[in-house]
Amino acid sequence: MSAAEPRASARAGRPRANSTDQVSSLTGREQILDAAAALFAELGFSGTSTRAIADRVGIRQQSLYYHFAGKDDILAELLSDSVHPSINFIDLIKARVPAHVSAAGALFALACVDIQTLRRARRNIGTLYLLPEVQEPRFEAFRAERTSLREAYGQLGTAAASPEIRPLLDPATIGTILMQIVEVVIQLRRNGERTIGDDDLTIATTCLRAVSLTTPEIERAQEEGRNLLQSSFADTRPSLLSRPSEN
Amino acid sequence: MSAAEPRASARAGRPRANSTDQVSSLTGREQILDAAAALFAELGFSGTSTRAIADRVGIRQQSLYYHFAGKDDILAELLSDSVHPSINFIDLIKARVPAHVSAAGALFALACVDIQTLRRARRNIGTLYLLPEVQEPRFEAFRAERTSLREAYGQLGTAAASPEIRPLLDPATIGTILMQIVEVVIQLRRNGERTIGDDDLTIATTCLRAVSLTTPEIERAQEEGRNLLQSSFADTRPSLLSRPSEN
DNA sequence: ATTATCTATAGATCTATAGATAATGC
DNA sequence: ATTATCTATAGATCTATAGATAATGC
Repeated sequence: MSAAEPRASARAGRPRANSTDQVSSLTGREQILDAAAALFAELGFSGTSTRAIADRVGIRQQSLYYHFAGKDDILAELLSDSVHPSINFIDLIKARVPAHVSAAGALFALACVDIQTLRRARRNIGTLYLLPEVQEPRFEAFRAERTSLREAYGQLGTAAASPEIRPLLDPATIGTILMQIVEVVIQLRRNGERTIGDDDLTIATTCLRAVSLTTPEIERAQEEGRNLLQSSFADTRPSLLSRPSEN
Repeated sequence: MSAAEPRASARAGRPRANSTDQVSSLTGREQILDAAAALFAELGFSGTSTRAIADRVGIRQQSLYYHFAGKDDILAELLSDSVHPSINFIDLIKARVPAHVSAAGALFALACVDIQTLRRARRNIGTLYLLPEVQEPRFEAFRAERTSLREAYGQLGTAAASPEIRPLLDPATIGTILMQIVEVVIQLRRNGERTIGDDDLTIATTCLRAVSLTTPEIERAQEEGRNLLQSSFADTRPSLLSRPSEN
């Protein structure tokens, strides 16, 4: 229960055989998660052997089992990490819509949070939900969290849509469309394009266009969304989505 | 070189050990492709063993190697099949834009073709490009075809966008966004939602909204797009995207 | 003769368990 | 004493090659 020290060089436990003197700031457990995330994204889940993960970390294959019961557990933890920021933000939003912020503003803010999370996540962790193995029953808990995220997008999107087109929209479809737009950032990272920098703003704005908002409505929603973000993350994260003129 | 007969019951070659008398209308090769597509989509590429494919077909594991040099070759052929309809349609479009049809109309038509292809493809074959293994060098040829498809979307999308926002848009980003919207149909299939039926129209229309078209512009583009589709596929495929009033 | 299967099998993995060992923590 | 590794190894796969066999085609 003592404060988490900025980890010292020497740690308990038998030293690694391959001792490169490279002192990592991460725990062994975190090193495994990082290595596994990179390999899962590149080679797939089944395509990544426990040996490959261990080799990248610099430990023996069998040592993984001290930290995790199996490969499944590593992926489960990575998946969980990949949705939690968004899930938390949704709880916060639900308390404020529509009293303190419009659905459109909230949608823009949520899109920004997701885009940032996906953009900054170590090792493109956001791709992991695309692994076919995630459809298997053992990852049901993660899929349920993702479904609730999709429903939130669907609700905000439907509420934000202009009244004429609202009756045409199915919330489940809209939720899927909006999440899919946000996840463009994954594809851009994967394709390794140089980032224009305004891409994130373009993507978040496209969410508003997708629900048929007009240009003045879009500008209002962006303003509201930025305010919501600032009040939510005032101290914790410097916003990459601040207005261009402010930079 | 004789005409392809509607395959008869008896074929050359040693009979299968597991002879269920179930006469398939598909060749052994096609049966393998179908089985592999289903398994790759469900379990991933590395997660699917050659034995699993063979079991589903009803042959011995080793018999696969008569038809394919290896698992890679099966996936390569499936990937190739998954992009070719779109690539062909793009060639057709390029000859008609902008002389005979507007960029917006062509974009709508291309989206419709892709949506239909993904919707109807056996075994959700459209998901296969998401397999992490596809990023590996051996599937470079497929990725190049996909890049050219993305560029076509980017060009049409940029050309279709309203002039005020056009300078804000990077064609590569727009291309990625538009393809990602079209591929919502993959997610809807994967999530197994009941299909509202208008989903396909909603998705194709969202592509037009994403490039900031107004409602009257959208209606014009849809009309143009439908005409282009009818003249292109008059005899070959009954359009599921015909106007609701026509049904 | 050709085709499409079969059986037999080599050799390379891959996951996971059991128990030993070499550090730090107290 | 606790922690985090190590070594040794079992047992289950998995891919691919070699060569035999049972149909149809001519």
